[in-house]
Amino acid sequence: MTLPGTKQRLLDAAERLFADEGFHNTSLRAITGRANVNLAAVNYHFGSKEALLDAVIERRLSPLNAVRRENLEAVRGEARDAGRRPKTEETLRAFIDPTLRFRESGPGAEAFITLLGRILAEPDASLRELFIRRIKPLFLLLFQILRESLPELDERTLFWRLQFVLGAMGHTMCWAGRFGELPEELPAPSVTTEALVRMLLDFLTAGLEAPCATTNE
Amino acid sequence: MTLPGTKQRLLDAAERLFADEGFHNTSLRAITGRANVNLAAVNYHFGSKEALLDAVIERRLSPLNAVRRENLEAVRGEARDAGRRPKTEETLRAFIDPTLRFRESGPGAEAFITLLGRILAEPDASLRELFIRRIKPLFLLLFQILRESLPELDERTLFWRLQFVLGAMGHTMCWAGRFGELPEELPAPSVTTEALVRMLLDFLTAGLEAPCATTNE
DNA sequence: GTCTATAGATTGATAGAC
DNA sequence: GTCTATCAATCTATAGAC
Repeated sequence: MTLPGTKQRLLDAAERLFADEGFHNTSLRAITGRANVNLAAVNYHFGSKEALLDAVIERRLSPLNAVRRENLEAVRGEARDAGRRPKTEETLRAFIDPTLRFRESGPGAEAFITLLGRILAEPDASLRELFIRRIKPLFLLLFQILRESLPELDERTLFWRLQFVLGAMGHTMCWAGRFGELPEELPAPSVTTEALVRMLLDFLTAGLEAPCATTNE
Repeated sequence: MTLPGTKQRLLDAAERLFADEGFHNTSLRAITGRANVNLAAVNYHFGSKEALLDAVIERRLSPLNAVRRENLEAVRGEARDAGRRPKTEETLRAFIDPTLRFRESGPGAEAFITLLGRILAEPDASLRELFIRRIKPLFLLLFQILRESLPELDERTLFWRLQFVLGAMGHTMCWAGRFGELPEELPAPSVTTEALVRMLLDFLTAGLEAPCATTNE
């Protein structure tokens, strides 16, 4: 059990600041200041500010994706063994549950989940790419399994419905820990992760399984 | 029919650049350059960069919100006159249809819709506030009508489901015109606004009307 | 209203001593 | 690996001539 080294302290500080203030609105000085580290350390250890963001993403996304992949493969495997189609809800849960629970996996993890939620809407294409590159294979796997779950949906409809799923999820990831920043006249929306997952699954499963208007072209 | 003046050219240029590159990643020089206007014009006409963003939002959000409000009031009024509850789908359509169609209302309008979609996930709280302040009354109206539509949902569940709706919508607004930037191995997702609205309504109506797990606390 | 010129602060990145 | 010092570029904002 050693104290966190310079590299890890930089990752922690950057993770928090990128999530709270945004990449372009966070200076290297703010990061190194929060990390109690010399200004030059970022470029020494990571090479550039953007490479630091990449490392922030890599550090936590890699294990998170491993769990999600395992879960998805398990759902597919069990369905195959039983000679049935994977259920929409268990497919979704395999993906969503570890994601939202990840917030509780330690300090900084909630900041990371917020960061992920926000990067989906990131205007700077080169920053978005850092994330897309690392998530695309998993996204394709999810798409593939959902296609098995919902063979009556045409591909384009499924594609867009999956986008709706990602949008709802990303928004939730941005805001799960941050009420009441927004609402005053609204019901106190504090909620356990358990209940949030339940609500998301109910909503998204129903949306994905909704009857489809005749394929329009 | 006059040529667009300095002020309007600045709004047009800023709208596009804020949507494409992000607020903090867009310099006043980039804006005035694109607008073919002197650097000092921004501060003369608007006072600051942030006030320029505010004006960009105000210009188009004001009429868009007026239409959405009118539609929502009409849905509520018709339901009351007929002595029934407003239907979830027509409530959603009153809000969503004008929003997505707004993209086609002129050059720059698609950039604006992208900008709106992105600002939901904006990390900089003071920028988010510019938008929240202008959307909150409409959001409360939507919440209120949906509560009439779905009286069997507890308030907290409805609140979160409405967040899921906003997330899916915002994500769609970000990406509606931008495929295929993302996908290569995926079905060409080009789609008419008509079909997109149809798909969103099918998905979100089913999600909102999904049976609710017993109220958990 | 539009321009030039520039103040004044901050940025990401690097060179070189230790 | 860590530090100081600094470069060169960029930024928002403003003063003042026209």
